[in-house]
Amino acid sequence: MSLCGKSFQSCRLCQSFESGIFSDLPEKDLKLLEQCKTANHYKRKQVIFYEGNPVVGLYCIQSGKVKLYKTSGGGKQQILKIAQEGDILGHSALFTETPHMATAEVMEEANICFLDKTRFILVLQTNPSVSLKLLGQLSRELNRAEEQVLDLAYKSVRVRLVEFLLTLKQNFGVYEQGVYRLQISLSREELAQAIGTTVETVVRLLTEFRTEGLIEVEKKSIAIREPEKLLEFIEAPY
Amino acid sequence: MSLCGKSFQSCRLCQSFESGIFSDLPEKDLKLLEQCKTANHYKRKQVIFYEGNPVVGLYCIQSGKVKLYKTSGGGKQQILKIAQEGDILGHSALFTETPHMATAEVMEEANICFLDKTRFILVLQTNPSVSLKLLGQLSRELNRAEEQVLDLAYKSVRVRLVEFLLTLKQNFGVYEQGVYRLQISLSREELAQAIGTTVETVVRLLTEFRTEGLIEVEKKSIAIREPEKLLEFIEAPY
DNA sequence: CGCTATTTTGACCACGTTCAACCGCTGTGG
DNA sequence: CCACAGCGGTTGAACGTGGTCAAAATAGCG
Repeated sequence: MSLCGKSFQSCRLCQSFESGIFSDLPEKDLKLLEQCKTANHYKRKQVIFYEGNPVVGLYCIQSGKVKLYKTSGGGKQQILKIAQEGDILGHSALFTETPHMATAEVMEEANICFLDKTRFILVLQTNPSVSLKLLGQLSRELNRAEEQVLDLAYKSVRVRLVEFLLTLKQNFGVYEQGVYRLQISLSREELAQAIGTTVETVVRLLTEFRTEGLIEVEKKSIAIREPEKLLEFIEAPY
Repeated sequence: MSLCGKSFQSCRLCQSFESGIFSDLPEKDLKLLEQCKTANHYKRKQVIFYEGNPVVGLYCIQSGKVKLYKTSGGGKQQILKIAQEGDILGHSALFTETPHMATAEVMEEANICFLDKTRFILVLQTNPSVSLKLLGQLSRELNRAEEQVLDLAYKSVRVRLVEFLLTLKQNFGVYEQGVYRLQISLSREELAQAIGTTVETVVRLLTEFRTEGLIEVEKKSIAIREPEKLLEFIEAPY
């Protein structure tokens, strides 16, 4: 269990290393990493860590999809991010003395590597380049969160849903038979939690978009017919 | 102008160093910093950098108050943070290849030190501890932004205003004559931009709080009479 | 096949925005 | 020195988006 082993590919081939924060790590440190990480398999609905849990290390997603969300006093949840292969989890609580700031729950079967906190910090201290990469990553996430603040403050629910559908197309869209099919299964509730509204409103807007011929909806599978027209939708009314 | 010089205190005494990211920098690196930074004076309404500007370095606030805000398509502004002495500015765009993600505008006369980008990154590369501090800082900011997302998504304007007033009390409140006077002057518009609402709504809520005896309002000066009662206000209705 | 969870639809209502007018203060030019 | 424009703040009235509640339809699941 403590080595990458059989069913899991080597770190070298993992997205987190190819394009991610470890990309230009020297060979010897890479070897060190490969030796001290553990790989786990998670099923749908499994929780990797809860908001409030103590922080024990860093998670790298090798495959699968994971949603990160915060829970408010009233029990409502706000989805902050949908992470997939190559993304890392838990990094934002590693450097504060605080527990995890959000819950990470698996949406699609996932293989996830775990790296011990102290070992990871050791790597950081000996490889400034990793720190810089991580600083860049956190900065981008901060920017994204601040953009979301702006959206919630000033944009209508309709516009927020359109924008969210388009980012889903960006991240999970596959072009087939004239439409961009979203290779991700989200419940209406999850859609609502992602854009900060209620289930009912999401349903109404989706049926509206569907009857306008902008999207196709079949159970949980959504496909985007006219990305340009969706865009027009949001340009007129700020 | 290129040295700390006369009117400005030494880096060693600055809040950014005492409790901030440079706190445990070795003596020699501290000296290096002191030599290559420049100190500037800014007046109210002056803009330190605009959203979209290229990033040239890091700013440390020695004194004064600075608001950080984003501007949306429709020209509306969302205040993300009110920074004061000891806070740093521009750090979140230093590690991405992107321009500044927000505008920094002076609210109260400020003395601000500037540190060249390449020199700062040099310091980072030679002092892992600074990187770790900065990672912690960015993480906390990310968490704060995500909390704000949660607030905007699920809390009423009334609750958001109460919470904002209480954080203002936290950061700028001085207890005198039985009230917590906020040592910061915000226009109604700025209050609105901070909590994501309109000027009119802010006015109405403030007069409501005032007639309830919870706060005192005299022009731009606000004082909080009953922080506990304000808290009660937001516990009942989620 | 029955039971629960999710989705959908409808009716209603409230919070908060929008628009408009007005007030008080300040700075500016005649 | 006053008139006036301009800006920030305040108030009122009307509207609309989107949330809430209830109930039916459908899907998912043991």
